[in-house]
Formats: sequence, C-alpha cells, structure tokens
Amino acid sequence: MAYTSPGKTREKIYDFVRERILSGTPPTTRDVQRAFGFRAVQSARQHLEKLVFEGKLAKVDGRSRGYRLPEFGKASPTQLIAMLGRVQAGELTEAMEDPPEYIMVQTRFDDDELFALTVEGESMLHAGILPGDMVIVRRQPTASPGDIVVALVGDEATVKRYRERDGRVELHPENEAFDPIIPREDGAPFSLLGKVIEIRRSVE
Amino acid sequence: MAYTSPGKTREKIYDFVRERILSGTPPTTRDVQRAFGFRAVQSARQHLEKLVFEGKLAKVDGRSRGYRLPEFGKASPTQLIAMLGRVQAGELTEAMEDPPEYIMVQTRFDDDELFALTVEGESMLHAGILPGDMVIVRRQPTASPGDIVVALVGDEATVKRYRERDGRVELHPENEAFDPIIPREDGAPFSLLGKVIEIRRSVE
DNA sequence: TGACATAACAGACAAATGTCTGTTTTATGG
DNA sequence: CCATAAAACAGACATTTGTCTGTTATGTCA
Repeated sequence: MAYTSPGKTREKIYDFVRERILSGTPPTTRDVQRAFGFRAVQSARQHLEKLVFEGKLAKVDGRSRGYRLPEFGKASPTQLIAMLGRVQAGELTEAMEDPPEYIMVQTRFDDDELFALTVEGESMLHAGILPGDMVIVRRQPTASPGDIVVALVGDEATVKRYRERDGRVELHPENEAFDPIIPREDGAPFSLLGKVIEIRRSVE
Repeated sequence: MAYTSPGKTREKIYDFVRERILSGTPPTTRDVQRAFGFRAVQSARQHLEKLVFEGKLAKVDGRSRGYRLPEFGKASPTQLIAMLGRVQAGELTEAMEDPPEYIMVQTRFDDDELFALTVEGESMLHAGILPGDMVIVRRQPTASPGDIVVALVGDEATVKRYRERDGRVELHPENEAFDPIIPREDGAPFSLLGKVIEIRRSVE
C-alpha cells in the first residue's frame, strides 16, 4: 500500500474496524490487511495495536477477531428484538414472517423480554404517540399507575395509560375523542402484555 | 457431557450461540464445546451443523466464528452516532465529553452523517415531539417543505417544520403558543443543520 | 428386548489467525 | 538536506480454529 501521512490510514482503519464490529463480526488481522491492500500482515497489526494503545479499540489477546469497541463493551447491552404486529386469536404473533423484522435496542438489563409494535389509531395523541409510531414494550404482567402499557382487550392490542381506581384497572386514552376502557365492566377478556419503555417514529 | 434426549441440548446450544452473536462475538466451535462441557469438538460441531441445516443458523464456511443469525444477515446497516447537546458560540459541540454518549441507529444508507439531539421546549408538541425527546438528524444543507428540521437561529438550535412562502424560508412551530420564525425578517444568523429522520422517547 | 437414529467421544490434520523479528521506504520537521 | 519517527514490507512460527474419519454410548420406539 502507498505510504500515507502519519495517522491518516489509521483513522480509516479505525472506521473500518468499528463498522465491522457494529455489523456483528470483528475483522481478523488479515481482513484488515486485505481491505487496505497491505502486503504484510504486520502493517495491519501495527495500526490495530496502536489503536488499542490509544484506547480507541479494546482487544482480547490471542483470540481470533478479538477487537472490540471499548466504551461500548460496558455501555448498555444491545438486544435485537422482533417487530410483532398483528393480533390473532388473542395471541400476539409475528406478522409477515417472511422476513421477520428486527430492530436494535439498547437496554438497561439484558434479561428483559422486549418486543416492538406499530401503533394504530390516535387514542394516545396527547401523549405524543401518533399512528404509525413504533413502541418498544417490556413484557411484564403488572404495571404501575401512570405507566403506558400495551394490553390485550378482547382480540385487540391497545396502547393506553394504566390507572387504578377503587382497586380496579382502568385504561385511559390520551385523546378526548376516546373513552377509557374499564375491563371488568365491559367483560371483555383482558390481559396486560407489558409496559411501553420507548417510542420511535421514523419521519423520513 | 451427559446424554440428553434428541434436540434437547441442541436448543440450548442455539440459545447460547444466538446470545453470543447478538452480544457481538459469534462463538468458535470450541467455545461451544467448552461451554457445554463436551469432551470432543465434533459434538459441538455436529449440533452447530445441524442447526445450520435446519435453517436456524447461517454460516460462513471456513472462517472463524462464522455463525450468523440468518435473518440478520440482510438487516439494515447499523451505525453508532453521537449524542450532541449544547449549542456553543454558534456551533454544535459534544456535550459532556466525558463519556461521549452513543446510540445505535439502523440506517438506509451507510454514508449518511447523523447526529442526535435532545429536544428542549414544547414548540413541536402537536407534531408529537415532546421536551426530552431525542431527535436523530441527518446533516444536510437544504430541506423540502414539510420536513422537520434542526436549524441554528442565532445561537440556539431549534426543531421546527420547514416551509417556504414567496421563496422565503419559514420555520413553523407546531404549537399555537409559539410564533413562526422568518429568518430574513428578524435578521438573526440562520443556518440549516439537517433534517430530523427519527424521534425517540424513553419512558422508563 | 432389539433395531435404529442420535448423542457423545477420540484423535488427528488443515486452514485460518495471532504473533514475532528484522528490514526497507517514506513523510515530517528542523 | 539530514535526522527521526512512522509506515510499510518480508518471512516465519505458534496458536487457534475449522474440518475430517471413525468409534462408542445412549435414548426412542416398535
């Protein structure tokens, strides 16, 4: 490879390695060598080791593909969660299996069971949740008053604000055009799917 | 390792491999061997190959740590972007360098230059953008009418709806309590930072 | 119980990958 | 221009890792 001014190539190597790590597979020394057209492995290695020395990369010695992003290691665990969609026979199932869509989420705890849903309807408009928004839900059987939750009422999944009045569960919309749902009264089968922990909206 | 009924161990191996892939490093055959206490590499290999045959895992032959999640192979590229925050002397700089915070974004195009901001104020309330929301912005010098943009007006970064009237730029809030900004008229230095492509809100 | 499929084991070889020692070439700053 | 540091090259060895052939043990089911 042609000679470049000090640090120039190293920066590109960092970008390359970083991207590879993020996309799921840290590169081998020789991956880097080939990607940059070095004629010696050591050329790649020297840059990589220097990046580790500078603290820009972390490394597990001796192991193959041992390079890591230092801050990211302990930052927050990343989880790939499934986009669910349709409600079918009272059970939430994966919509359009064909390709099941996944999204990345950074979570506080690794053992949370998460899933994502697309919101339909305008019942939570005043809570800043619009139709088409994606909500990320932590599956849990209970909730606290004030939580935004996803519940199965009858056959339909719905996003509402969780309240309790006189010991009874109430699901409140945040839009005057809609009425609260009081499960016991209307007798519809009711079950709490989980709590909304994040809202995402794509506006591209 | 003790003998288990058919498929029992394989399921656990699948979970193990999956988790390892998601956490950033696919395991080696011998990683699996050790994790399950097999006394032969082939035991692990057999299970892994079978999982590939069943379509539950994908694999790059010959390469170390070559196991993948099949659906994940084609997923959109992932990018780590910086959380910017404060506006300083007309320039957007990284807030609290000390740990620079990064978030994961799945992008359509890999070469977009993205950054993230925290929204202050309620001027975009009716567009479903609340104070504290994080907006992900693609840096670009122009915008189309209707876009939600981030602009630097004076020393302040502001999120508004981009409009044009009589060939002049107007920045419209989505809240009656606020007035539109018409850059030329009030004479404040104005520059377009980019277009909002995603909104995220954490409600934990 | 016995046939069968699967699980697990044993040992080895080959390829990929990490690592090392030393040399040559080029950019940079005085 | 020269001294120096960094970049790139060369070739090799050690370890890790993927792969293979064949054997033994155990669960399953008729």
